[in-house]
Amino acid sequence: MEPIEVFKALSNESRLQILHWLKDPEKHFTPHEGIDMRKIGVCVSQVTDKLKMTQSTASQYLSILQRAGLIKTERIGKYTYYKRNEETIREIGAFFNNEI
Amino acid sequence: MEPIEVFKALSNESRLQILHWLKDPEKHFTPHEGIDMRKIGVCVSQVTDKLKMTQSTASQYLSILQRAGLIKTERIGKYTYYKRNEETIREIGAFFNNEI
DNA sequence: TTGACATATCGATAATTTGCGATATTATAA
DNA sequence: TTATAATATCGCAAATTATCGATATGTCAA
Repeated sequence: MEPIEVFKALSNESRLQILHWLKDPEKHFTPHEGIDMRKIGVCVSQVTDKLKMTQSTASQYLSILQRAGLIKTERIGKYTYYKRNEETIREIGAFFNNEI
Repeated sequence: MEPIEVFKALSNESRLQILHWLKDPEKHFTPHEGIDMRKIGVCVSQVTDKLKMTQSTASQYLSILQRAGLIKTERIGKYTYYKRNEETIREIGAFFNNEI
């Protein structure tokens, strides 16, 4: 967990939103056939629609969040699903309380 | 408290360090004649020395941290002292736990 | 008042980030 | 196989950030 990388990832309105939306995905995303969003996550297209930005941008933002350790990914067929990585998020909370 | 502004302020090694040093200033800064660092804070020159960057840069970094609400300032004579703003820091911790 | 510090601000250049369109890659279904 | 859909990556221009030197501003002491 690289604090600077994490804070950079969080320094952007869209990326903050993605992370927030993923906290309660059923509330924010339109369902995906036979996928439990809570367990599996949401795919890039779902995020793209919600963000109202290009697929390219959505994909990159998800990638930035993932490299920072804030979300994790699972490929199922031609879809890539992303969901929150609660462990890392807790770690950052701890870092914030102890080091900052 | 503007989360994006806060995370941007924290997205820099030097600024993170300043904030960390200020947590226990006596441990990290050389004393200033008759000033209780814990109560009053440390001045720009002290931070400049510790940072090993120019006075200009140190002053700007302190200003960025202050605008983000992470530190507060008090001018005494020709010195400007900065210390942590624990209230805001707590607020951000809460934001992090609740919104992110 | 003037000189000497401490700090803030301005203007500049290099580096990084933003967000896009175009294209490459991967996986499925026909 | 091939057409198609989903995703990733590349290369770009615009915007923002990093860091500096130079200079302005504020404050005290002589």
